[in-house]
Amino acid sequence: MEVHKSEGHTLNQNHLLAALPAEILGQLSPSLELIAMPLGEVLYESGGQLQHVYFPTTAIVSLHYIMEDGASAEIAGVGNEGVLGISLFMGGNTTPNRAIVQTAGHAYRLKARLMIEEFNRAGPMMYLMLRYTQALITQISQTAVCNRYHSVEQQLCRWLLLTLDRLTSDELTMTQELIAGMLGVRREGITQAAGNLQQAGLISYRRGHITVKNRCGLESLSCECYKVVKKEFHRLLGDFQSNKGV
Amino acid sequence: MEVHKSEGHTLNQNHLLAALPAEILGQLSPSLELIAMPLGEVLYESGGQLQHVYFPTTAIVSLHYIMEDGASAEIAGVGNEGVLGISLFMGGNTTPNRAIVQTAGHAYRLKARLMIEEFNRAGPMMYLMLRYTQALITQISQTAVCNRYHSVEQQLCRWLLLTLDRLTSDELTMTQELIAGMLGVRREGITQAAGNLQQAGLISYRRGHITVKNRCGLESLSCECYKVVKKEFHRLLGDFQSNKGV
DNA sequence: CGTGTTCCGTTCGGTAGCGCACACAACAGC
DNA sequence: GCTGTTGTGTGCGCTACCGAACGGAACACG
Repeated sequence: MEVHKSEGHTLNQNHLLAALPAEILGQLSPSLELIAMPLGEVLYESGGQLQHVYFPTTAIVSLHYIMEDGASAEIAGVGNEGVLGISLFMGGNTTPNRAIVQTAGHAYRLKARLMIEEFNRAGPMMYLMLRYTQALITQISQTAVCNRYHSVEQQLCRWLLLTLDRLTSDELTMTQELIAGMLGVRREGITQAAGNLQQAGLISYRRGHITVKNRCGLESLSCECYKVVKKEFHRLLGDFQSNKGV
Repeated sequence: MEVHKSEGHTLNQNHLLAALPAEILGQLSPSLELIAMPLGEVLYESGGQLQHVYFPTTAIVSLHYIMEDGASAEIAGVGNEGVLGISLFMGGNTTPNRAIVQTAGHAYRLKARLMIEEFNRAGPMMYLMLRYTQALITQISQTAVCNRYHSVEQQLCRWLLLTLDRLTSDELTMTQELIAGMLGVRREGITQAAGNLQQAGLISYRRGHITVKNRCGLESLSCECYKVVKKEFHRLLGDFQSNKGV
């Protein structure tokens, strides 16, 4: 994992860091290392001890639950709106999840010890982390009901929208196989659903690159889950969250 | 909602209260009201403001997500191992969930203001609540993957076991219709699955009363989700949690 | 320019769960 | 006892999704 200091990256590309009072951010900034995150890198293994928390800027990380038989499914995604490693301050120091980089990019990381110290001051950092954690709970809950009730196509729309909100461009680098892995469905199911969306003119794709052409169209085909999550993030974390959708 | 003071109920029937230092519990105890919770009572409506937190003793409460079209599914259950109203101290003061009494019984409740005050001391209460919240996150995550991958029969086993762990008896008062509502499946699916379990001699039931006859049998037919949740609760909340299963 | 790999499209049979409809059984109330 | 209500058993067609297999297209690389 390559470590280097800023080159066009700024701390407040991450919305949580941006929401911290300047004073606290100033104190922490010398300890915030900018690191590159290549696609597929595993940040945390299920049950592993956490050494750092990560504040993504351009990277997107996926939280997966891995089953005994090896099957897996995404339970939530974390991008520039969030932070990875909440179990550190929640007290468990580990979760039964795997965190894996879904879109290559960068993140700032902070040593576990420093995070805990700041959290334990019971000041703005703590309140911010707790609010984020609640938003994450909403996202996970939504995943649960979405898995039960919604079609692959609806879920694909939801997933595309959530991912899009964390990017600056309209194109995402992602094979159907990978998306299938995220949603916990067959690759063929994604081929089918993505084919429909393409035919409807909402997206276009070629070998691992998906371009969203009609965002609103996706929103209308998506299940309600997308906008519920979006709304709740906005409610809890306020105006510094992306307002692209909804 | 009937309010009365103890009659055979004790504070430490709730495992979280029991885990608090005697000093803190002593301070709070005058403010902890014992209340009866009838089946079907709605403690929190989705989006509603929280007036109290609830520490169940014999009652079991189900957290449901309600969809726009009225469909719903349980995302987690809360019994004597937990507390209701975490969004109060997480900062949101509300969640997009409904809390509904699934098994009639009692709970101690505490005024929201008092809970927040104690939480903000950043002492044992806070750390306990945060650890519980992490365990709850695990439970919700598990619901998400369980919804994706496991059969109705497996889910029924999981659900029965989790409910059983919160009761003192082997019998639960619960119609197939209600269980179906919890799991977000058809009533006929439960009839089918329960029929299988009965035929296998693991349970027996008659019109709204299910008796578990072979707990281990259920565990072996259940998906891994049950024991993962159980294990994580035990890891995070220690020995004062029930050790019935696993 | 050819070759290999990665990614995508399509087919086919199998099945779990859905929606609906209806019949029957148990229990509660009068 | 009769009656209405509430819970449970069953059947039937339907659809979405799964599992596996295979063919072909796009791109990367030497």
